[in-house]
Amino acid sequence: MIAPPPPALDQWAAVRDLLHVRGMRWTPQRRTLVEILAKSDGHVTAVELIERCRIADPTTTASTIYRTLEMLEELGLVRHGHGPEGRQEFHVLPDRDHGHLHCEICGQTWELEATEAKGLVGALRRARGFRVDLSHVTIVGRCASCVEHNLERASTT
Amino acid sequence: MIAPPPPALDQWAAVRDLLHVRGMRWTPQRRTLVEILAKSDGHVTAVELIERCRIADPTTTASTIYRTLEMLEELGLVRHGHGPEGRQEFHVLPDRDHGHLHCEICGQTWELEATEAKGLVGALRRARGFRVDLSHVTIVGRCASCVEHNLERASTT
DNA sequence: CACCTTGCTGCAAGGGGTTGCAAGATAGGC
DNA sequence: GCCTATCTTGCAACCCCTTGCAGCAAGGTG
Repeated sequence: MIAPPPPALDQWAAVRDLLHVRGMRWTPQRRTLVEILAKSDGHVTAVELIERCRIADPTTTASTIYRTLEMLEELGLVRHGHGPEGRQEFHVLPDRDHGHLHCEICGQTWELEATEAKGLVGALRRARGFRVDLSHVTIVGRCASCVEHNLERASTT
Repeated sequence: MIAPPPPALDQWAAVRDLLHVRGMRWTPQRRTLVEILAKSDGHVTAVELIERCRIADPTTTASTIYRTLEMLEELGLVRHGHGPEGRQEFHVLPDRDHGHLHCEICGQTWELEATEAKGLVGALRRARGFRVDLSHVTIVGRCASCVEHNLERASTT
């Protein structure tokens, strides 16, 4: 009841050591991205990250960001999924495993908790031995409010 | 017990009339793509379609194919989804609504029948009023055989 | 059959994302 | 503090896909 769980910041501070242990290097570019990520919550697209990094350092190049994100994913610090248009989205420090719900009319996105998907995940595991990677799942459809207002499918899907 | 259901071909033959009715035109480029689609089963990527069309007509351009596919989707003759890499995949003549299961290790894809997803679809509808568009869903994970052989996540995700 | 309206095509350019490679920088050893 | 092995970066090029636009052609009309 006394000590709160260690703040996420600690995990980011430890990134440098995580890299060192593996013989990887701590470069200004990586530091910039890690700092941006530490300030980000929830979901960010790769393009957003590139833009934010360019504010901190205008010389930022996209390929470096993509490669660094890939590396951070291997360390388990971020997790990427594909949004409705197939664009990459990153979840920072994915503590709870979750998927996404996306409305194809209004474009909003919600998190899909593991408990909600439990049925499907369990069924696929039992019936096919298939292990679902929830963080990679985006369920597309129409949200309650768009259904209610009887909005039709927009141009983009 | 006598008459089999009308072959899919009939639907393709009718495309021309479908277009006429809407004041749209029946062009050689559209005819080529429709012929290719009539010969295709299951899932095809956009790139595959472009390649096949170029065999029939080397002057085929990608933008025309993408625009024609979009049009055919509005007519309900194809349906597109996003594969694991975010690339577009098309289902031809989607009679049964289904999603996809994709193994991130071996890259294989299976169909996810509506019955299997019923639980999730129903739960989301009850809890959130969210109507799932199954054809747009790709569930990523590891298939039984890859789990069994203890294969680790490959480079690509 | 020639004409005209309007939908369609092809091009070129741009955006998101990936990759090969040569040049550059980290960090360990001396 | 310098040197070097090797990991990273930045560049350029490429792939998939989308879009604006000018010119073309389908197909209805007289």
